[in-house]
Amino acid sequence: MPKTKYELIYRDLKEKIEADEFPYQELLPPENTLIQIYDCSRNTVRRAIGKLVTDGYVQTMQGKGVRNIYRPVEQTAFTIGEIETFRESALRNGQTPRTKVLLFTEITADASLSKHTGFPAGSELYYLQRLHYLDGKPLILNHNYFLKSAAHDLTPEIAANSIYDYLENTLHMTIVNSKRTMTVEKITEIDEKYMDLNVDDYNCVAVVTSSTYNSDGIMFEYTQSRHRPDYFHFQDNAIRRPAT
Amino acid sequence: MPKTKYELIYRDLKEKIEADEFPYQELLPPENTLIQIYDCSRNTVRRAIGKLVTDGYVQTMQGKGVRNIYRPVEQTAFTIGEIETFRESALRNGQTPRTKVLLFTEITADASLSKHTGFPAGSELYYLQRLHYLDGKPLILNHNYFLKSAAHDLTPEIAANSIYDYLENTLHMTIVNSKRTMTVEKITEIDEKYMDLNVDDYNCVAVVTSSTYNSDGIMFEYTQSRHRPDYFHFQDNAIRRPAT
DNA sequence: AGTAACAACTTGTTTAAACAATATTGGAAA
DNA sequence: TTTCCAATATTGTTTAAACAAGTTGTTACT
Repeated sequence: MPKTKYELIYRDLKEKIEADEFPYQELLPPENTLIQIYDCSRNTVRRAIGKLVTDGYVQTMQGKGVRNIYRPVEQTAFTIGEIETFRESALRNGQTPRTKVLLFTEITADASLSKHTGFPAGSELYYLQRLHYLDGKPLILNHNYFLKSAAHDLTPEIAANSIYDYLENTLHMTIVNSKRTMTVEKITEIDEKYMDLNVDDYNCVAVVTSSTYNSDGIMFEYTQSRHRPDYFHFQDNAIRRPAT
Repeated sequence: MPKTKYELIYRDLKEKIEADEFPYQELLPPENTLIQIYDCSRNTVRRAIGKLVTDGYVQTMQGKGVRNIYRPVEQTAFTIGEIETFRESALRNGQTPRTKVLLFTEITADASLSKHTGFPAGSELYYLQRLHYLDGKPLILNHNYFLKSAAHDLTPEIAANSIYDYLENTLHMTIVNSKRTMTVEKITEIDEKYMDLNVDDYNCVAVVTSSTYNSDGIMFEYTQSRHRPDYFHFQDNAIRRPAT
């Protein structure tokens, strides 16, 4: 449950928009009205509205008002701009997640791996291969590298559930941000074997590589997620900023 | 050129970070110092810093400071969270763009197209197929649908240059936001023919579909961009928000 | 009727101030 | 020396106020 006022207002407005309480393409109540409704200052409602803008739920128009442009979208596996674990996104979409640990080892980064992952050479790492199932279908093959010094005592049991849950709630690590890249790559034999794919059908997978940082500014994770192409679906809301 | 103070501060800090004037992993000057440097209020510097956070340039730590976590990245064709035209991203990366108009027609949306694009049935549309070259290589095949009533008098000549430039600078339309989806799809004969691809090599393309809105809240464009998989590269910075 | 000016309403930017929450540091006390 | 606490420094949240800028509707005048 949120503890800040603007977060409360943001969520309330978001729910109301999703519940169609404001007509599509119509204006939301003006700031002054929201100030009275939520008994807060103008800055606070503006902060909430700002989040709705980046979510693509509304657009603001100086001199006119705030227009609802939200359209319900088909359920999607991934959203951009936020870090969400496999479990979280599955549950959000009412699907059943399962994770199988294919490999759990400890390795030391050599020069080649260091260049590839960004970890300093000599770093002690956990290297995992995990297969994520959604409603019984194997959809994502993950290659995870975790810094041992940051992810103490990781076990295959934890890896089969939620590593982030362990990091956040047991080790009390604060995960801050993640730099991600999406590309399309040729399928490998491992992909083919585990994700039930056939080269004659699709010979590519969607690949998301991410470098994730904690609140100490340390990159503690490098992950390559290989997605079955027919189930890969990424969403984004982009904002045009006036030419400079 | 920016006209607001926070935008100036944001750009100045961004440039300094890119120019390595603040050491990687070290703290930026505290807010109070920046207030003096830029002769502004605390809110204004905080607004600038907030933008750097969403850019993934810095991370803020309550009680400690603001840490520089910027790492230069290889030049990339596309960034997430902002709308950028093909020309703009090419020029930003010092590459030479060229656009060839393969098809330029006018059509009326029937039920099927309406469902596909989101335009109301009966809408008068321009339908274009355009091929984007970068440094001589055909990389992106675009299927563009523009609302005729919003993109008056579009011509093949304009389409060969920049449609957005025409919309913004001639028609004075304000482009606001764009909802985008990324997927991987099977290659088509058209893809194969124009993008110089071979089914035996890659049999997929990366597909970005976008619905773009102007400041009147009207969806005036629906575009499907089909990218050569070996050159497709999308970047993102995601922020973890505390569990609710 | 048309238009020009004005008033009212809306969002955008900036400043100022107070208090909360977290982290670090230094000194006092054990 | 070690431990604990208080002071200090830093970012986070919220309020209040003023002015700027854009839109809309009304009024008054020609």
